[in-house]
Amino acid sequence: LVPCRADQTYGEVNQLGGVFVNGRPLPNAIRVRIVELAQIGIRPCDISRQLRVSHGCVSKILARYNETGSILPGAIGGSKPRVTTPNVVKRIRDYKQGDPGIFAWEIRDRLLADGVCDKYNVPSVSSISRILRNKIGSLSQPGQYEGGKPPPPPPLSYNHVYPYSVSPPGVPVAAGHVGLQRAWPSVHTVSNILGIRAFVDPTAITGADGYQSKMEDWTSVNRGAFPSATAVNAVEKAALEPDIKYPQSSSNLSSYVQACAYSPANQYGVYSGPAGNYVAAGHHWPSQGAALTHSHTGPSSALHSAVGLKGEDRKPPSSLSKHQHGVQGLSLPTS
DNA sequence: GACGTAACGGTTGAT
DNA sequence: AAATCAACCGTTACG
Repeated sequence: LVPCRADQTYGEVNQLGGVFVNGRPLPNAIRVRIVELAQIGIRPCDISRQLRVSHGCVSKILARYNETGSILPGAIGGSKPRVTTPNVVKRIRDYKQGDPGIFAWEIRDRLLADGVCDKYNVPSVSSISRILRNKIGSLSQPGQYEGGKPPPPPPLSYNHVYPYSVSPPGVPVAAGHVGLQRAWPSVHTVSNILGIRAFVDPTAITGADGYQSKMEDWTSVNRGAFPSATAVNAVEKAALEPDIKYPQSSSNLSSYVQACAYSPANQYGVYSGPAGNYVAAGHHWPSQGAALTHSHTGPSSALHSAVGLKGEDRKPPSSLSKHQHGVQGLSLPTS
């Protein structure tokens, strides 16, 4: 509601007293906790109250998690990759030149038959018609891009990247989110569980106000609040940007990791751990990266993968690991 | 009281 | 460089 703007933080306060930034995703750390709490049997309504996140949001995050295995928010902004890549346009032109009387639907079929496109990225008949009309029509000189702009950066086939094209048939993939796996790290979980207490009782850490407990994450939103001095190590550095810049992105775990990684910013170590393991979704289109999988062998591996790739990774999400978690989820700490 | 969901006002990023 | 568009966001309110 009220745009409260305390010196270092900004955001609004919801009915539960929680802080949020309108239009922006909840910090990953909180998302993780929502899932964690649910995993240990806390009811959504209680999670909502404890974390001061609207029940609608809790519901949404849990639903998504159950469906995709990802705790990450979807990719915000941007556009879907164009299906009419230069290569496709070129092929269309070739077909047209080879057979001036060819119909758009025939071109479409040929694109599929020739493997230029697959059913997921083949241009619609109307798109093909438009291309014929606008780009090919009379002129047929190569190298012509829409709007006369310079050739886009190698539009390398989105084929590899487009999630839809890679998902195994039959496996419903929520738009843009690919499964990920979650291996709930026992060790980290412990710390999280411990953290819960503090979180639940904000006053324990922040004093009367309590909002603070949520604010911590907003540091990601507010660079000013960042203790640059503390975030020294490379990992954090690397992680930093991503969360700020691509909070939702994910294609790199870093964003995720980051939320936890820089806990130095937040004085509580509450969110420290699990990060990498909860992984990720990717930017819808291009990234398929979503699948991440972070091998969760250990934090380090997670970090690894996290840091390196940006919106892309190398392999198809192969199977979303989504179901593997169905079983039981986190195994809590036993230790 | 729980919770799923649509409306709403917002941000983001590609075009 | 600015505008447009379509994606997603979390909160709110309703059922």
